[in-house]
Amino acid sequence: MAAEAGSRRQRLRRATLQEIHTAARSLLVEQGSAAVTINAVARQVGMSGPALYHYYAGHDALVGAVTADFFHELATAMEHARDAHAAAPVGERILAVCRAMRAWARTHPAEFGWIFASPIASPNRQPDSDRHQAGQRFEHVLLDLTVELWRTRPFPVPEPADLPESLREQLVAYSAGIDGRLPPGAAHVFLSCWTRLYGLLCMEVLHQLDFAYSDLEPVFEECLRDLADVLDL
Amino acid sequence: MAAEAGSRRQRLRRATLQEIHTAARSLLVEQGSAAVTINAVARQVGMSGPALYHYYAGHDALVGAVTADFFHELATAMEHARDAHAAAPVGERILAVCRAMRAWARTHPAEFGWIFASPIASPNRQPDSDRHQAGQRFEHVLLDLTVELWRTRPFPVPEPADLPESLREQLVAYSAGIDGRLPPGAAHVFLSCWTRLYGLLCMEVLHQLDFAYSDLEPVFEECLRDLADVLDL
DNA sequence: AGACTGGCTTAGAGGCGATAAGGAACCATA
DNA sequence: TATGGTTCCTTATCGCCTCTAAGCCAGTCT
Repeated sequence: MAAEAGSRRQRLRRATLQEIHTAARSLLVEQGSAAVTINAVARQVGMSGPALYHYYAGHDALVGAVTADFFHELATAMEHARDAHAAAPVGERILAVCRAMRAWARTHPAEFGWIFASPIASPNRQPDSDRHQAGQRFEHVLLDLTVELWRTRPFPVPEPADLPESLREQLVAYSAGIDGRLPPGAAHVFLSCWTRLYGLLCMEVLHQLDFAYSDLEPVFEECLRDLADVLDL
Repeated sequence: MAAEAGSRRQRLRRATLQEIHTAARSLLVEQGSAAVTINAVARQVGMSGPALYHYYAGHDALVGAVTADFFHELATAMEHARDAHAAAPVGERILAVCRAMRAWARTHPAEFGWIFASPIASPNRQPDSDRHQAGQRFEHVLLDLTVELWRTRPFPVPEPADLPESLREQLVAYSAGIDGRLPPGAAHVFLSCWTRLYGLLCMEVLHQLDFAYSDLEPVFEECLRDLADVLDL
């Protein structure tokens, strides 16, 4: 809560940054991602044009900062769902977090779509950016729960020998990247679940399933049942 | 092959349209989707600016036409894979078509990403557009094969009574939309498979899995094994 | 008091989508 | 063959965009 630290100038600057983010978000929600321009945001904040360059290096930087905000908010929503069921078994917490993820996506469709539809265009994303760190925080909510599940109630995993070699190598690398908290086989199960879950949400938000479904809630619940099956919940 | 029909003017117009599409595509591939602007395309074609408005009503129309091209090319690639295995059992044809889909996506990443990353932003897409029809053609390749599989070698489907009511209603509507060629239960299996397959490809192309995988080929093959399992191939 | 810094302004270059107005080639028909 | 309509293309222009440059002004530091 020591949010008001720093000199007067720093406090003012933080307030302005906050205002910029709010303006950008309202433009996104009300008029779509194309409306989030430097000029429009500045206009909404009350300063004119180039002043925004004192806060962000350019349009891309602003977009990245706002995206990081969204990732943090989504991660927070998921963490809240997790902590609201702190006493429940890990499996229930995982399901609650998944539902919270979709709930946030449904209540904030513009923001959720923005997260990967808007900035995906850019090819090489530097790994030290705010956006990247925020994305990692988001990803780690479910990863951490899966680690806990793995430690307390291990789920069935494929024999590493049954996996094709190229896949095994990638899984070993990923396992090392998360400090070995999941062995390659368990990492494979986790990534499969993640891919199905996130992929389904991705397609829902990008309206790739509108040709068949008008409400994906039961589809999502069925997906969760599949995951519960795989994770032996 | 009667591609040269029509008056001289019509032929010239078709040639120019072709040239416009090629220019737009090369801009997309070489410089990214943001580079596909009316002015840049016109410049590349050799005419200047507003001349393009004699061919397309605006930027959106051009984007839509190019997208339709991509859908047609992808659908053609899948149909070729299907017809190359015309003698094989349906199951093998389905797998061949899925692999052809990913192969096209891998050899044309910019185009495949463009298909749903670029034009998804637009909210209401009129259902009679070229783009929409081309997308339908693409979707129908696998749908038709699934229908054939269902007729010749029906796969296990859930009891309709086991499905939640809201899902059942949507499936009934979708089944009617495809002229009942698949009953709701079979449609559900088909849509599940489609969602997993297309969702995986979507995430691969949008680089949502780069944090874990560098080469998704074995992951895709495992997904295909799952589908073969579900479809009882 | 003076110098520095940060926050802001306007001016402007260059590119974008889109419209308007007009010239030139083509084509059909009286 | 002359005339008029259609088609293709041009330049000019508007308003918006990103981003840079130059400069003003008020707090802040020494």
